[in-house]
Amino acid sequence: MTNTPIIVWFRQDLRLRDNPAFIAAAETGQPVLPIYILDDENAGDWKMGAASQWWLHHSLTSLNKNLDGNLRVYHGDASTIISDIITETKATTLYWNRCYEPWRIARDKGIKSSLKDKHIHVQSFNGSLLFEPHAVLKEDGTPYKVFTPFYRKGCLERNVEPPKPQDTPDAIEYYYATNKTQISDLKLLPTIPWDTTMREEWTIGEDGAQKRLSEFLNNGLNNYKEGRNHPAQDNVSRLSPYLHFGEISPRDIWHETKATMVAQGLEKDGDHFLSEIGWREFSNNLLYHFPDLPRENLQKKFDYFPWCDDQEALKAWQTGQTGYPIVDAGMRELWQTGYMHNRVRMIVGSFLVKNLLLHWHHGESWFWDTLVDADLANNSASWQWIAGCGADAAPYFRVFNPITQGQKFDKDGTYIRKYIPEIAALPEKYLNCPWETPQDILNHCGITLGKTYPNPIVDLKVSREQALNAFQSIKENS
DNA sequence: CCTGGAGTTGTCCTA
DNA sequence: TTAGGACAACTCCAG
Repeated sequence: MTNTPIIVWFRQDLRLRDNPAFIAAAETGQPVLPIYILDDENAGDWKMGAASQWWLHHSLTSLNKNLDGNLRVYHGDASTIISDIITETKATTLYWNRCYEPWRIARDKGIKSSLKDKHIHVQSFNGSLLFEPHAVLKEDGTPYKVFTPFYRKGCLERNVEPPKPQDTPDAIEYYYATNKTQISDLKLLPTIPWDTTMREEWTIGEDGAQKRLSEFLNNGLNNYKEGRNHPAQDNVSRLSPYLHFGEISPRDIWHETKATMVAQGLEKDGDHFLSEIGWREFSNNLLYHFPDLPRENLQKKFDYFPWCDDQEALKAWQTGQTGYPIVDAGMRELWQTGYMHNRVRMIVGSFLVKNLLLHWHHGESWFWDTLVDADLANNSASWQWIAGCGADAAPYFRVFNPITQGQKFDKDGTYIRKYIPEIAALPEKYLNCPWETPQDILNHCGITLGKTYPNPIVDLKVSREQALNAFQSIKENS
């Protein structure tokens, strides 16, 4: 029986370093059979979006390389596939790292119990979070709903530090099995080549993730607290897609950051960055304890909110044609790169929900399809936050003004000019409000508003008033 | 059980 | 020009 493999089921942990399930399997000395299953059947509404699929293709390719070509991939219902593999290989042991989306929790639970009946040893590990969501609770045993106490009391002041990352095991014996399905058979790549602009943007995979982390720590951490607000500056980590697919572990980030901030005297910036990792933990906690988070308003009174349903406005938002440059720049960055700077995410989110009065679900769905870092916990918690209906949400009267935000955080217009080339020639003064540009300057720049670049699709002042009234109305309803 | 302080990221108006 | 207060009220959390 020594020849039977130990199966390691890769999911959102596409790395070898600090991968608890993989490392534990390697340490048994049994031959390891690494597998990946594209399980669309159980995902329901949350089947991976197009940008995520694109990323996944390259991530699996990279993982397979690091596994010396031993990764076996499958497409279909995970439970059936795993049963088949067990029958075929006579494996008696299966390891994986836990995932926290409700549909995955339900599926994994089913698999675990049915395999247990067949006397298969199943063991799961924590590879994706600093702390287990069921372990971070208030004194009274209920989950936190406010970030600050969650992070301070629940994470920082707990008597255990996040575990130190484990190194990649050096000698691994793999179970030999031929690949019936190739990664390309999963059909994750786009049929029309919309990914040309995205390819240059990212180095996908575990090595790329490590490189990105060290580049960020060496160049971006200094002045992070302030610089992270400016989309044209290199002060954000851009680690979100790597974290989502598990190409790097949060524990790795945590301890590397600690070391750097101590060594370079960047306590303030480092602490702030760590708190962003804390937000990721918080979102996962919310999703774990409130599994309806992706669909239901956390604050029930928002069920009565009078949303608009202007499909044309939605289309303009999606395609970056609202006439508000900072909003359009963000939406185009998203389309071209699969990513959007955090500050700009808030601006476009506020605009969708509070100026266009469109339901946050529209934003959530669009982001789900177009972001390479689309993550159920982060995406739904953040949309609820900006819409004002979430846990610890932005107060209703906080409506971002896209003109002010642009002038404040893209002062010299670098970001706007990059993504909206058709107005790049405008002087800074008019870059955030092209419609105020004197006609002779417009002529000189070769811009015809309404043609070269759209006129604003809504009046900021009027729509803001509308939003405030709408919020007023649900207050009276509740 | 009661109580008091606090709560990611803004904007607008006024003096 | 700039700084400070209003914008609401409520829930959450810890002592």
